[in-house]
Amino acid sequence: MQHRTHTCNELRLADAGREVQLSGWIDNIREVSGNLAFVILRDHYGVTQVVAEEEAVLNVFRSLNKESVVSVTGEVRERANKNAKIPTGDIEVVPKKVEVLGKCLYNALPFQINRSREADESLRLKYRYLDLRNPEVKRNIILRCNVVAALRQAMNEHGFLEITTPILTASSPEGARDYLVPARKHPGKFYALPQAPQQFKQLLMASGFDRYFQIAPCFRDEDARGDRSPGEFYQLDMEMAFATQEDVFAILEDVLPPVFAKYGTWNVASKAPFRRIPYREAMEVYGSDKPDLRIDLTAQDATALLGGCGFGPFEGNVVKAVRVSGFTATRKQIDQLCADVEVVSGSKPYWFRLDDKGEIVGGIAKFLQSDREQIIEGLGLEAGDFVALSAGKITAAQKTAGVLIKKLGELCPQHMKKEQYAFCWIVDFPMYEIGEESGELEFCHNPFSMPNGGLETLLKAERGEMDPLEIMAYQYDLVCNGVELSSGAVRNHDPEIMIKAFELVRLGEEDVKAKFPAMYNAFCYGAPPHAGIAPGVDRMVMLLAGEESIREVIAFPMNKNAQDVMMGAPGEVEPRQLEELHIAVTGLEEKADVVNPDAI
RNA sequence: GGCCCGGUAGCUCAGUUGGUUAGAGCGCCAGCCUGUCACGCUGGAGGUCGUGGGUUCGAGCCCCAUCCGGGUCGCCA
Repeated sequence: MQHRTHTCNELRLADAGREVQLSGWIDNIREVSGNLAFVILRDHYGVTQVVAEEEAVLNVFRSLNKESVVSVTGEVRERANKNAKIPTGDIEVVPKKVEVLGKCLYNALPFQINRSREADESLRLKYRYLDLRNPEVKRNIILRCNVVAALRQAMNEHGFLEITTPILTASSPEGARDYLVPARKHPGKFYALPQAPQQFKQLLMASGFDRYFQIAPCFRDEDARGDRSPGEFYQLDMEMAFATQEDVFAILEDVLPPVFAKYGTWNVASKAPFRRIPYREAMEVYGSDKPDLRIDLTAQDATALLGGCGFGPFEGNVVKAVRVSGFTATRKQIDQLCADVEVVSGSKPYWFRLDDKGEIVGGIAKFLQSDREQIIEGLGLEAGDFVALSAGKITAAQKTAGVLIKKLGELCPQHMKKEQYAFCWIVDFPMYEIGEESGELEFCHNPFSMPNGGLETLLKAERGEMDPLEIMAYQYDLVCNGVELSSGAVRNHDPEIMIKAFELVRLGEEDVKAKFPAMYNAFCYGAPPHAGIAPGVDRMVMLLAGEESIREVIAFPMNKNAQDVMMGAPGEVEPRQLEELHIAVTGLEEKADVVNPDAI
């Protein structure tokens, strides 16, 4: 039995007179009199108007709830009143036969389909299959398919092979929290879902593959954010042998802009090569390692100028200043800005203003009068400028300045060209840092990155000829519009350098072998220098769709608490299943009192 | 885990210093309407104000506890 001859977005005036069959969901029924009703039929492709004039046909539609699925067979007819808003607006279908394919049993839906985006998110996720019927919601998922297809094609054209890597693998000792899977055949042992195919792709390079990529699922058991899906997400994971940092940059600078240009909401403002900003410069000038270059505001160091002005919070601290022209906010708006910034950054910002006569007024003005001339000259101020200030230990002062820049950019259209994509690379990340808890030297990012200068640099640090904190790594981030799209690195493929890198943080060969046995062993059999990167697919699609929440570009996202309320995951399992897996669940009873007081 | 915001009709929300029978829009149901297209008009149903305590003559509103949702910080090699 045939289900349809055409989709609901297909018929035009030229089709008038044809006998057709359409199938889809009843989007709406408008009964305009006792013997005339307009039925809007909707499928994946669009909508078509069906007109019910015969009593028998009318009665079929009257008996159905909206969102029922029907198949309509009848003649295409030119409409008396056309609707220019829809592609099929010139015609309508007059049914001879209406077949009910799938009844909607409820006349009250959890939300109205065409307004589902207004509904509470948990309700949308519980009834995601209804939410996705909304063309506006579905559009993002279609966009995602197109973007993924375009990325695949571009990578293929650049000579990359798509190779899938295991989902059930070994737990990694560093990084995020793992998702664990009990191993039935190995009591007490666990697989882990990969946080990224990091080690596998490096092993592929050691295996002699030259250019690898994968649209790779990654699993990390960490808390969610607006731009971070809980549990799982996808990366365009790639790795290249015999490649430098610049080789990796060149690939993405070639692959991404056309995809952004074709599928994005805005124009691509960045031309290859994208701007490279050393990490320390980014922190110093933008107060962030993911600067939004659409904002033309920067922070300058004002420690020398303002540190001794007598204002308490500035004493003995680093002071950063953000100069903003044309910011004419009221006192109330400024207070709100400061409160917002404090909530996000954790420290309180300050401010003053240069009035039309060039006098320092407002905020902390009274502390600045004696050094007025130097301050105006030193900060390069002009009459009417607003100056936002942050103070604290260097990282806190930078971070607060970064939040100020971001918020001021949002408030000042003249300082932010919102509708474009601005890319940059953040390069020269430090290899090591002093751990906040341990107070000792630790890896800053991942231990797989090649230190800038290789073995020689590490040896210098070991001999005390240079500060290990000054060692940079060939580690880089790709940033677009203040969103960190990707991290990558030139990898450390040399066992000797790897051991030395570990020795600087009081580990050694045994630790390398214990933590990364496969990779270490593989590198001992001859490995090529290699480098790679892994742009986040969800985040790219989010930017392209212009969405604020990553959940809008995922077909079936989990909620903030990493639950799938539609499927009921995570859920309890049968005792028999646990038994097979040698798992005993304990420690739930004391919690039960808290969860359900009625149970006592 | 900390902090911020929220939870009132199927959905989105309003609800004044605490004071009659808790409202609106949309949706739903019924009736009317021969060209609608976010159809229109008339009428109707629909509420444990998240939950449990407390203060009060009286609580949607105030207090305490707790659950749930979102944002954010921690976290995310």
